Amino acid sequence: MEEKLRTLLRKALAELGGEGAEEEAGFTVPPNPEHGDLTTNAALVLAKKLDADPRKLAQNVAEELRKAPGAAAVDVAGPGFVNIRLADALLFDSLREALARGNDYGRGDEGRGARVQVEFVSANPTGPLNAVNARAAAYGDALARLLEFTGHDVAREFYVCNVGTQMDLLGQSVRARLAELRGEKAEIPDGGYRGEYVIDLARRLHEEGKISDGEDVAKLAAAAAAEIVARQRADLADFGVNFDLWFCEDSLYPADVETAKRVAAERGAVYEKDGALWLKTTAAGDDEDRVIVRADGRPTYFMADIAYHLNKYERGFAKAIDVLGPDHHGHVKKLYAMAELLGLPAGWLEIIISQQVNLLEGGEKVKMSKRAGNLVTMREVMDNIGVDAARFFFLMRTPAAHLDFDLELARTQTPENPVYYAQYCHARVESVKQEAGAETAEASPEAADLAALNLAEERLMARAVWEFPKVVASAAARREPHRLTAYATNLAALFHNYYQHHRILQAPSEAELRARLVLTRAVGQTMKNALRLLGVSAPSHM
RNA sequence: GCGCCCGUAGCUCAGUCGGAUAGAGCAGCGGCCUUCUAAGCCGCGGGUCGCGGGUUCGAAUCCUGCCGGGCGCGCCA
Repeated sequence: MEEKLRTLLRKALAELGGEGAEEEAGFTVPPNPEHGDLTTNAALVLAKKLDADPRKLAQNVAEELRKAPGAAAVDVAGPGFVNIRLADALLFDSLREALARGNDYGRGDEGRGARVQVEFVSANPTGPLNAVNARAAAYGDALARLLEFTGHDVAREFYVCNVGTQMDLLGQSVRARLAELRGEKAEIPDGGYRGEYVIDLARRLHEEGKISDGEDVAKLAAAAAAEIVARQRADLADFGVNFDLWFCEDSLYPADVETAKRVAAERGAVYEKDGALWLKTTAAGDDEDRVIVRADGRPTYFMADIAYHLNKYERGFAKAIDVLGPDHHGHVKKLYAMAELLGLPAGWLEIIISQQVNLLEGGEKVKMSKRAGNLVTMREVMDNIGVDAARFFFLMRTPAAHLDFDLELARTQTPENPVYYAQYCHARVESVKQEAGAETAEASPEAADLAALNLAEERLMARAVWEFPKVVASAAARREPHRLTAYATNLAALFHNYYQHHRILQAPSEAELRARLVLTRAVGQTMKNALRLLGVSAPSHM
């Protein structure tokens, strides 16, 4: 149907003399149903190019589009929009499709099996995950789910930075706590980790015989990091997020780092200055060149990053998406520059910053500090408001925006979380199905006469179900899962309204009853799919 | 100082890459449960889209200058 419309539009524009106008002008689903089911601003775009009257052009476009089968009405509106109202039957077909495809309804093949890697969270193995990590986890996982659902072959990866200064500090912190456990006086070093968890960690590692008092800092750090990573993995699993690979930075040494250094050198992207080796990132838009190997021969963190991305590329991913935390947005330029300098395909690397979370407690800002050890953990967030509510809450926002998270509000107003509104819709559908009995509920959608759906509310729901695949495709393409939370809320509103005003099972006729059941089940299925993409459960009872 | 992000209803946030009368949740006020789950529904009030210019048929959206908030700017990771 849409293909047909597109063809007609192209034809109309060509006849009107608008070369290439169809590139800018497509069909969108207008938010206001009064503006039809599909709309195009083609005439407005064309009017600009030709310096002509948009309403007049719109009339011509409309005339052409009226030839499309399935276009029940085509009108010119506003300054020159062409609004198309689709035949009801077309929308109702999507109800059958939703039931026929079930959990696959909305699935697309835009990715055509392309292998995509999504790297997210990637917290340092020096402590428990915090609220910012939780947001990144919810976002990265939902994005991965969206990409999978649109035909990509997705790998979720967590980069464990288990090399460098912070490992040393972790080791020293553990050693100090071990000394304290023996009753000795010990100092946590400057910049060390003072959180309670280090004490527990030291005690447990000691009791389990994994470390002994005399071991060196590096070994203490490694043992501690292993424990911390295991804990992070368990927390994430409880949050519904599972990674395909936990990639440890130390595994890049020495082979991958040497390879990266060689590749950079071969491409003439490095030079020596002050005894150090520099990458010419300014040649690719960065503000200054970056050191990759220090004068004493030790590679920098950035060097490891280069090796890591080259490693990703060599593993055959068609695209790598890095979801980075707010403290990394200073790295974006040099990472893009690095990708260009190493000759990685344009667009291969995509960086998304998952912004910070301002924690509030009853309106008061909570200062988080790893040193003080008073950070709000992901575990606390989960325990306070639950996994579904937390994930939905984080996914309601665009990743780029900072967001305020009031713990007290979250605790006291948990039932107000919009996630329950959407879940309740699904539960009500299940309730209706159950009440209708297996026989009626399983009545074949093919046999039902959906033309019996003659209420405006019913058409609106069918329209929403019909729109779902488009929403999925757009959310995936734009890397914006929050479009789905908005969609779910909207679909729930339509259903709740319908449910309240019309007794679904007390339909005036048998035909209407069957049609309503098909509609209701299709709404339930669509809601379930939307929630699943967000990583939120779809309960049958609430 | 430089860079990135953000200023939209009392609060938290959307706003489909420049479109139609700027939306939702929460909070406030007033209604609705002998009937498929009231975690719901209906109604009301609430906005100079931070401020000023500019671009054009048309700007919350693009450009520019301010104001305000956050973060980042090591041969740390």
